[in-house]
Amino acid sequence: MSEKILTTLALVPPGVVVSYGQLADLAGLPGRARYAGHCLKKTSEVVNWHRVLRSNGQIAFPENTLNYNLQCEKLKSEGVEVKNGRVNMKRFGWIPDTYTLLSVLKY
DNA sequence: CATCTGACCTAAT
DNA sequence: GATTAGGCCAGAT
Repeated sequence: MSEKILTTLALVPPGVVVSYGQLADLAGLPGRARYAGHCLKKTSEVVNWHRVLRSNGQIAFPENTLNYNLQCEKLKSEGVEVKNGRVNMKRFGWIPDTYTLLSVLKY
């Protein structure tokens, strides 16, 4: 269950971001974005949780929190543009890398 | 057992 | 853009 989420997340390459919904989908749990988020919150394992955003590209934390800043920092260090706590990621207008990611993960 | 809450999403105002 | 309404589900109270 939650392992699915974590393993799927572990496959996300650097420089690529996914939303909770996408993550849940790829993990075989359609419509359970919330569950994905819950898993990340609950797990204490070291995973690349910083590559997970909301569907609109916004950071899932309130501003000026520790996690918020940390996530921004990590994303930037991976070459992801973060402006005003948000990543340029229009719905259905995914960056090409995401497509490759999808095709890889669909296996 | 009932209710709230939240690292959520989509569609329609 | 903003707001509302509905759906979703595991924990906490």
